[in-house]
Amino acid sequence: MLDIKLIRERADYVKAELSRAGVNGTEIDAIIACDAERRRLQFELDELRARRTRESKELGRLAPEAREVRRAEMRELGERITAGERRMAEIEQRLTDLMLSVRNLPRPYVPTGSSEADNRVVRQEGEPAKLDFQPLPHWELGERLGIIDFERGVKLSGTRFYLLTGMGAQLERALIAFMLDLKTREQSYLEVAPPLMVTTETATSTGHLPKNADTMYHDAEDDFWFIPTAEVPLTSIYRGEILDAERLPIYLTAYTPCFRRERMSAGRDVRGIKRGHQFDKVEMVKLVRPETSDEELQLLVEDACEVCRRLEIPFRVVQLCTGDLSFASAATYDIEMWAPGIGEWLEVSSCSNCTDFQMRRANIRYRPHRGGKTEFVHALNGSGLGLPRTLIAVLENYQQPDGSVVIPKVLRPYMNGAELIRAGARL
RNA sequence: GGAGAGGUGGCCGAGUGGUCGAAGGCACCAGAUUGCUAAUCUGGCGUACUCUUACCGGGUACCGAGGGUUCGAAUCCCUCCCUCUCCGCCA
Repeated sequence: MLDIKLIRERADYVKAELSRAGVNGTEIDAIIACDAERRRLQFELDELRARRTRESKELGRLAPEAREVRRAEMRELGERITAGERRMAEIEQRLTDLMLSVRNLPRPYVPTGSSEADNRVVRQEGEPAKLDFQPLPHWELGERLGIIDFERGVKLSGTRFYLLTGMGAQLERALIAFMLDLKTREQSYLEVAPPLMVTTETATSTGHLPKNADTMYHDAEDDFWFIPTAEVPLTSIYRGEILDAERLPIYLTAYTPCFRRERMSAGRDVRGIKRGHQFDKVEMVKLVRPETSDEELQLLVEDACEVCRRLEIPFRVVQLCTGDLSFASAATYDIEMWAPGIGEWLEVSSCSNCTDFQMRRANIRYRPHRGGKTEFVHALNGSGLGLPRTLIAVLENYQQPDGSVVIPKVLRPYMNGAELIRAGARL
């Protein structure tokens, strides 16, 4: 949610920044009108209520027979207040709906653009290896090695599901353990194992609801939402709380499965494990002081890059343009690993500074100065990393001419010292 | 799932339908006092919106959530949520 005061006082600026992200400002005009109406009514109601309180107290002191006369007019006053409150509730609902529908403003340094095509590669580390054989895509490697089973995944759950088995499942588990150890032991994140199903309120805090309801799985019976990313529960942990300034910055990490409809990408990436309805991810979330959030974003990107670096896989960092930013994000850097089998740079992480956008929805604040006013903190999130795609990159970069796959050195301690995956026991 | 008890400020805890934003205590902050520590005394000590706005000050809302009764609700009624105890069931 944006700051209503900012919209009220600097509407032109807000509209200009929204238009950089490809959003027109009609909602802003509606918000301004609604807000003015709300304030007018609020003032009116406050006065009526003040009068009621005052006169009710007097009424209580009157002699019983004198009360009856006043009671009639007081009843009428009460009815006016009730009517005003009903109207107020409507207006507030309308205003809230409007406010929830407006995306975050991009940070000033984010390049203006309309689509993915305007994103900028800001740096690259490592060069794609020159192979003297034709690299296979991971789905072929996976099936030959007997570590990915697509057919049975479809049998069990339909399209976009698969099973990892044997060394494939172990490799993923090793990646998870390796990432979490790096996050918690070296990068000072606190590990959390959060709920995977959350309430409507929680999913609204992060901006996933109401706008992206159709991208999430929902249990109608009990009104649970299956998390599309651990960002949802992690960012909402402190909802409604005022944090001690000394506790900031807060760094959290979590390994969780994630669930996504992927209706928007129907037909895209249907082969392999790049885009499933369910996938595992290690996520990082930071809650920080506002003035540090841009710097914290750089550090967050660096924390994600370190995973790629230790896996010794070439990667690059891409700065998203305004038009490619997600709803809640004010600035985003994607990290892409090279995948020679499918011949593309694979998005394995997306690191965003969501500024105070989610914190205002979640009402998470801190007190910058002792005895001073509260302020919203800033929230950031980033993958560290998404597992299926990291798995793709490992399989495709470490494949050998004979179809076997060398296990990256950092993962070997997590796999009983094994160095190579070759065809073995299968389902 | 059944039965019962309960949800009040950072915490504990009082609260006959009106003078309750809410006693009291703890914690915390400031000042006073005091060889140090501690103790004692005095004052302060929720959030948000709003009026005046430099300051002081004022108004309104919030006592789990939402409805209702009433001139007036933390207090009465209804629905829901949550916590605790007992029983049942279960990974």
